[in-house]
This record gives sequence, C-alpha cells and structure tokens, in this order.
Amino acid sequence: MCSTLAVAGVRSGLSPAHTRSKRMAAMTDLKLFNSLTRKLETFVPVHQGEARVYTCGPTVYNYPHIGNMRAYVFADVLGRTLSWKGYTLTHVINITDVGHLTDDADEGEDKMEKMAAERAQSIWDIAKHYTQAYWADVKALNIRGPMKAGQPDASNWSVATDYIDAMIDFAKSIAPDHCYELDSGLYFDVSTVEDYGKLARAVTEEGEGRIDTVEGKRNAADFAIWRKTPPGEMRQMEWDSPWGRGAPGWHLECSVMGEKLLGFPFDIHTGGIDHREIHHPNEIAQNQAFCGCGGLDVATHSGAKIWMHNNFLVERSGKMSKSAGEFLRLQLLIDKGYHPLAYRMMCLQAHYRSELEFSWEGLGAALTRLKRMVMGIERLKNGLGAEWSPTTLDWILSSNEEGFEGAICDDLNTPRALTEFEDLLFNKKIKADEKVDALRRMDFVLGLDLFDLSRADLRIRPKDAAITEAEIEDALERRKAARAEKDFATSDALRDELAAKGVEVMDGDPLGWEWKL
RNA sequence: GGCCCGAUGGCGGAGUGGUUACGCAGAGGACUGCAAAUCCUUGCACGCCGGUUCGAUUCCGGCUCGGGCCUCCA
Repeated sequence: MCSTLAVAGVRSGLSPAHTRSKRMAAMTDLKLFNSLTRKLETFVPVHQGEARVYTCGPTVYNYPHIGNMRAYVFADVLGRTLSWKGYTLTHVINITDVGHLTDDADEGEDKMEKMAAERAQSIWDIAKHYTQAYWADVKALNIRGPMKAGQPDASNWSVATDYIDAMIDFAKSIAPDHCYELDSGLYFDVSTVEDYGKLARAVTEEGEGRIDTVEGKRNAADFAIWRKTPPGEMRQMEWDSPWGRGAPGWHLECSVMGEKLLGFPFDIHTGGIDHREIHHPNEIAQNQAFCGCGGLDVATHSGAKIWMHNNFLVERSGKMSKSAGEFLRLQLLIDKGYHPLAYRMMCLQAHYRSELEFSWEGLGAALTRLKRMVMGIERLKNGLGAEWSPTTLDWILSSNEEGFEGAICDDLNTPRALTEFEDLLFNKKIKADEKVDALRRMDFVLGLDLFDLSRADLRIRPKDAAITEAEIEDALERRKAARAEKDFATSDALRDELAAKGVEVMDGDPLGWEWKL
C-alpha cells in the first residue's frame, strides 16, 4: 500500500514533521474488534505477509435476504482491506448444504431435508438452486467471493458435503477425550474444554429450561457432533460413520473446513452476530479439542486469532425473518428499480458493528448518494475540475488518503471512509488527473465500482413499470418537437403523462429521463 | 428469568471531555419557457436525573424507553 507520496512534503514545502506523520500514516496499523476479547486489536498475521480468513456462509435451503447479505458485504470489505494493505489473502466462504437444523438445540429438523420435503424436490437440487441464487446476489453486490493466495478462487467456496470424510476424521480424533455417544448420536461434552462460551459470555449452567434438552446430555450446552438417522427413517443426505448412519452436526463443518483450508490457527473468522452465541462457541470448543489444547486459554486456541461479527440489518417490524413468509431479497430491490449497489452503499454508510435500520427511503437516499458519486467520477473522467493549486495539492491529496486509511484501519469505519472519498472527489482545488489514482485505490476498498458504473447503469426499470423505454423515447421526441415550436402546452402535457407513468423528464440532463422511485 | 446492547437534528448514521462528521430530505440561489436533474449556499440534534470536572453529548451511577440473544435467522 503506497497511500502517500514520499516526496510530497518536500515539494509542497511542508515541515519535516508533517512529512514524517504522513509516512507513519502509510503504515497505519489495521485495528479490528475481536469479539473474543471484546477489544480492538492490531492485526498481526499468523503467516508473514498473508491473511487467512474464514467466513460463515449461507445455509442453502432458501433465498438469502438482504440482511444475510450484509454479512458478506462486511466480509468483503474486510478482505479488500487486507488485500489493499498488501497481505496475500486467502478467504474461504462455506456453503452449508447439510446439518443445519431448524433448531440449534439439536431437536429440530434438518433445514435442507425439510425444504426438500416441502418442495418435493431432491435435496441436491434445492442446494444447487439456492447456492446459485446466493452467488447471483454476491455478484450483484460486487462481493469478490473466496480467494486463494491473493487470487479469486471458486474452490474456496467450501461446500460442507464435500468434507464429510474429513468431518468424520475430525470427529474421530476428538471423540475419545471430548465426546460421548447417545442413542441419537455423538455429543460433545463442553465441560472438557476450558472457558466454554467465552465468546458469548454465556453461562453453561441450566437456564430457565426453555430448551428441551436431549435425554442423557451431560451438560445443557452439549451439542451434536454426529446425528444418527432415527431408526426406520431414511434421509436423502446420510453417510456411514463409526457412530452409525447419519449426518454431521452443523458446527462440525466450519471447524473442519477452516482447519483443512486455512490451518489452525488462521487469522480471522467472521460471521453474523447471532453466531456469537451458539455456533461459534461450539466451533471454538471443537477446535480446542482438536488442537489438544483443551484446558488452555480459549483466546489463543480457538482456531482463529480474531473473531469478528457483523450486526443485523433491522426494520421497524423487527428483525428480518425468513419464517415470516415474505422477506426482503436483493431481487425485490432490483424489481423495484433500485440498483443493487445502492444496498451496498447503504451497508457502507453504517459501521458493521452497528445495527442498521432498513427503509425504502434509506435505500433511496443511498441510491441518490451513489448517483452523485458516479456523476463526480464521470466528471473526473472527462477531465473536468478546478485549477490545480500546487501549494495545496499534495497536502490535500495525502490528507484525504490518510484520512481514508485511518478510517478503514479503525475497525473498518466505512462511513468515515466514504466522507474522505467524497472530500477528495468533490475537491475543486485538485485537477482530475492528479487525484484519480488515489480515488481508484479507495474505490477498490469500498467496492462500489465507481469507475465502471454509469448513470445509465443505475437507471433500472421497475418490474411493474407501465411504459416501455421505446414509448418513453417516442414521447420525448414529440415533446422535443413541441418545445421547438414553443408549444409548451403540448410539451407540458407530455411531461405530465410520463410523470403519471413513473417517468421523470430531465431536460437539462444528458440522461434525459429517470424512473421515479 | 438469564446474558448483552443501544438511546445523536425530519430520516439514516459517524465521532468527540472544550469549535460535533457525512448522506438523504428541507430552505435559498444559479440554470430552465416552467419544471426536473445538476451545481453553489444553508438552517436543524447529542433520552431523563444526579456525580466527577474549570468544562460532558462524550467518563461514572441511577432512571425511562427501545432492541438483541437464550427458538428460526447474517
């Protein structure tokens, strides 16, 4: 990362002290909030020059809603930041196609099996369909997806069912000291590792008994490593194991794929804040057991050095829910005429650890902001801008990029980073070609793809639009003719007609018209 | 019941022991036949009660309200 010009201070006559401060900024440490310690920690890679990240991906039994996607936008910004800071990134994102119950307490049905039964479809088809739907959203949001050694690599979409043998091996290695078998399966004894639940700050003692515990469990928090298929039942997804025919527990896959693809310990494990309570504590317990470090401090033997969790996207009616029937899909936003990157912008406008309130007005605000930034970049591309002021250029340029770096390095403060970006973009004292490189570097981190977006791209036809583009163009031609004749009555009537159909006419704008949202 | 979090202008959302971002909306101006879009300018806030402090929105305590998790879900 070379965010500052080494000679800038000299050329602009700045004091040595200022030059020094800039050099230091270029090496700003990346600070990230570790859920395990609940503190901001400086990122120090396990392997020099590398960053290895594991992101808990979707369970592909249904479409992802936009709240789900916030987690991947967050993980993407983290990945882009690590790349931008010069680390060779390996990023694994898993696809859960087996084992995730409708109930984390080991009592529910398998989500995949349930959906397959409801749809009377093969479970494998269900998985394929929803995986592809997820990938479509990933692409639309400019999420880079998995990486291997610094390059995009689809093989790091790790699919749980590809790792069944590895899961069985993993389970075999921890079973003797940490597990016990019941009729329903193999269970992990959480009392065999130290600090169980540290991540959640949970109590392992019996609570108010709201969870129906499985008969025979030693501790309320014990969880299934392997679930046996009940006698007389037949599942679409089941495998033989030393503990009988059945399927792996949900928590096992992440431990196994993390270990296989990244090695323990790897640098960062990410996921939604809900995973902080059950899934990740269980994953950590498995990892401690696997390392043979049960009894050692969980902070150093959890499998990953830093655990990061993004907060929820919420709406007035409460948290987004898939079980409630209708839920917000990215495609719904697009159908209504919102470009998907408006949603990315919306995510970026809030810190990943804060809850973010969703509303259509908010999404519209993000779209407007995105549009104005795209226009700013277009002006830049056309070389338009103010006079270059040689005495201030370097200072402004570096101070904006320093500010940007400072914001991102401060636990990925994207809202602040956005303002630094705009500060530079809209600064009239710097000529376009003098700031374009810095802006490109910043845009890479934000992932808005501003240099390749046009205003026309942002103009998305609402699915229920009552008029076609050809009809609009035709009306605009007639309006143009009327205006040439100074027949304003006709031209205004045409404009009203278009407005009634959701089209806004913009005479002084090269784009000519826009959909009204 | 247990654990945890939040309360910032019309909305969203940063941040800070002393001059409090930014975006959207609003207002005024430029442009326009009039608008719209765009550009320029701009008004508006730190839940309540105490405490610490020269000074608190920022730190501490209490209160009120709201939310999350403990069941699906990022």
